[in-house]
Amino acid sequence: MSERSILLVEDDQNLGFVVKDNLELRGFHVDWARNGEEGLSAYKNKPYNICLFDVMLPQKDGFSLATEIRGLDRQIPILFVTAKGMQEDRIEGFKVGGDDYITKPFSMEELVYRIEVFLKRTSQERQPSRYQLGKFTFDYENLLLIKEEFKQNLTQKEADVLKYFADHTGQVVKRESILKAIWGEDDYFMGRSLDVFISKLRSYLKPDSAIEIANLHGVGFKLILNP
Amino acid sequence: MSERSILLVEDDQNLGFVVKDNLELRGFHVDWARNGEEGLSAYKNKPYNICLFDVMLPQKDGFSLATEIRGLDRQIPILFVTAKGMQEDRIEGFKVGGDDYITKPFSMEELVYRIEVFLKRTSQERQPSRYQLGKFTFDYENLLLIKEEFKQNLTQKEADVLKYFADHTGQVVKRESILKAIWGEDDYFMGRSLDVFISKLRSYLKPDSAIEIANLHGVGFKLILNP
DNA sequence: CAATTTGTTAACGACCTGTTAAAAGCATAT
DNA sequence: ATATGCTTTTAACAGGTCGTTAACAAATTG
Repeated sequence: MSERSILLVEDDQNLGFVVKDNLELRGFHVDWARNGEEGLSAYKNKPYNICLFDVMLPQKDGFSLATEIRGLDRQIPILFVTAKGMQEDRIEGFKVGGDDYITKPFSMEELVYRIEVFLKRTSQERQPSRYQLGKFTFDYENLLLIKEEFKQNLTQKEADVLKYFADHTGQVVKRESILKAIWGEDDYFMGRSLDVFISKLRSYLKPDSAIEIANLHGVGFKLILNP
Repeated sequence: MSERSILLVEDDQNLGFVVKDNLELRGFHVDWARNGEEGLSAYKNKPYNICLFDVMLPQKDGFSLATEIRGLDRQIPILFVTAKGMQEDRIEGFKVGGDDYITKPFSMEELVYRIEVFLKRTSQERQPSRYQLGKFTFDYENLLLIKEEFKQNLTQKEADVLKYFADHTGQVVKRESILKAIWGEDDYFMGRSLDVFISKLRSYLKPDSAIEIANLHGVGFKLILNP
């Protein structure tokens, strides 16, 4: 992933070309998908810093696509391209988690500015910290794992590990990745320590059989949320 | 002059942008000057509710600027942004009236909290700032913690700490956040001093078992009000 | 079946916290 | 100036917590 990579999903050939071309001129790396399906599989292939979705797309619209991508990464900032006159309420509903939108027609300067602001803001803003994990609500900031009446206090490190999984729900997470992200480096003992944490988290999550931290032997783990 | 207008003088492009953008997101009006001269002429142009000056500026530094602006308005509250490790005495010397300072690096939450407290303190419509904490009434202005017949006098700092908790009831408050908000910075001894205050506050609050200042090991504290 | 990886539990020890008391600051009155 | 009374910081020590490590059982792989 380059420093500033963008996933553009736009069905209009002309607008798509112009946007991609201009953003690349300004130093962004842009992958351009023509429809929602293509966008989703591109996203699964590699991560991006920001998504730029036209709301009006054939088949899978921008909002549906956004919902699915949110399932893969709760953090990723999404900038919607909307047509003028669209009902504000529908857009507002999507402004959760730092999403934003830009209305057609727009100038390149405007778009680039919005992207810059967006990237800066999201890079230093504390990310939303409530996760829904099956029947549990995981409140990272307050180190709480809540199921109905019952509150389980977490330690900082337990919360860090669980957050890492929650941010990568359904994805394979390599031991190495978690260790580097949370412990800072990766050696045998830290690996064993991680196993102790996984064990603890599993015991916390036991009350909901729909959640599972699955091991992939020799690789890492995967947080699975069954429907 | 809008209700909450801020003059920001900051030469660092990135920090300046981020601070301006974030404060605007939170409803402040921000004018951003890149150096002292620019700041001074902006100030002459229109009045502000609060000034936010980086101490280290090219040419005219934050203190000189402050001195000149004091010549125009002896009341205006000034919040200095200082680098860590700067000699306290130099800052102290410049702290006139209600001035204060914040040490880099700081989070937006910290900055906004400081500004809010600052504005509240200096604004005419001083709100009564009474809090209901279980069976206690906490009167911040008058430094009183009252339960039925019994009145406990608080010191200013005790009241500051308790107010910080009251403003964040039920939330995890990091040691670092309290220290930066109330002491100005965060070192080992200030941390221990905070512990002494917590201990004292706990003893004051003991008569009501529904209130608890809980410790989160290695993280901070949480004021819990049980129903 | 042997080698390696993972799951689980318990013990250790570093570090963090609670509490009390003494020292240092600080403002006011003497 | 010096004393006084109050607040805050520093010190000292007792306890507690949690991440790591160890130890062993169980699972996975080839």
